[in-house]
Amino acid sequence: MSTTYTIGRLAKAANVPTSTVRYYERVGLLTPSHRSGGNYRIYDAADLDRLRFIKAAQGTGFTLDNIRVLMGLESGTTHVCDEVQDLLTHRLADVEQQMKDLKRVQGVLRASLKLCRSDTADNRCKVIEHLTGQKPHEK
Amino acid sequence: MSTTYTIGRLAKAANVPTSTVRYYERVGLLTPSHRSGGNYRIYDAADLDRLRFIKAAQGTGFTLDNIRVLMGLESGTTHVCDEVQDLLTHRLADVEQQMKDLKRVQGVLRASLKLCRSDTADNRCKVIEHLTGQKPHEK
DNA sequence: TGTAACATTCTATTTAGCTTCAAGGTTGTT
DNA sequence: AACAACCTTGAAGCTAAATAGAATGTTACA
Repeated sequence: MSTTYTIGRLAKAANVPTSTVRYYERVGLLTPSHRSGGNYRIYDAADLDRLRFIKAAQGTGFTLDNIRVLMGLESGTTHVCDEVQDLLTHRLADVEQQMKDLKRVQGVLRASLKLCRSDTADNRCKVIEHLTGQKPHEK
Repeated sequence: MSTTYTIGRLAKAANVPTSTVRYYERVGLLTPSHRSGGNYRIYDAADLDRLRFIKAAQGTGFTLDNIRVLMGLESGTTHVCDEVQDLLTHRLADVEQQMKDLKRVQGVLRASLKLCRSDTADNRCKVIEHLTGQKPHEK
């Protein structure tokens, strides 16, 4: 007989709180395959996989809405694969933009820190002045 | 006589909606220096600087709470400069971690896209399987 | 003086992704 | 049988950062 999990054990296996698992069910991301006699949620290995997928996808910056698409739960959408490709492409572009932005931010912060440490005689905070000059990066 | 701004003009100068400016006031980040006879908020050049600073700092990933500290508005904190340094250091570390994470994500996404495009005979989506194997990056 | 654009206050709503609570019912171990 | 540890539901609350709406007052300009 195959491995099954109550919510607590599933949660522990995927390293998330049970409240989160219930939440995912609420938003239609992860429905337990069975219920026990006492109405406990019973999950199986595939459910654990799904939960892990959710977490992994989230880790790459997808939103839960994205993930719903990725998992093909948007019934009515026939061209799931096209959509998946679309999501991936967009997400990749986002990630690349973010990397650029972060590089700039890194430069600003480093420069600011230098100023901060050179903070000697006068009591003005040059950091503030320095940061004020920066353009916000667009989102 | 020096330049002053009503909320609309200030907002335009800093390229934010007026609602946001009012919000910042509500959370104690930016109080107009004066009021007109008709009770309009009147801002001056320093206020514009402050608003720009808020946006710039936000652009580098600081939260509004962080920014309150950066601006030294946390009265009671005597060692503002130490706190500022602290914030900068932490933020820099965060940024550098994020850059690492993004690099990994970029790799994953690229690989996934490749799989997606190689999607030939069988109808399974290899992308899902691929992503499932990924570790979530910790936050 | 008309009127359009702009301003005021206050309250409520939004988004995403959960977390917490109350009041109970179930399971597993001793 | 006792008891802790686990589970159930539904609703409410939370965080961050705004955004929107209603009802009304002010200012600038032709």
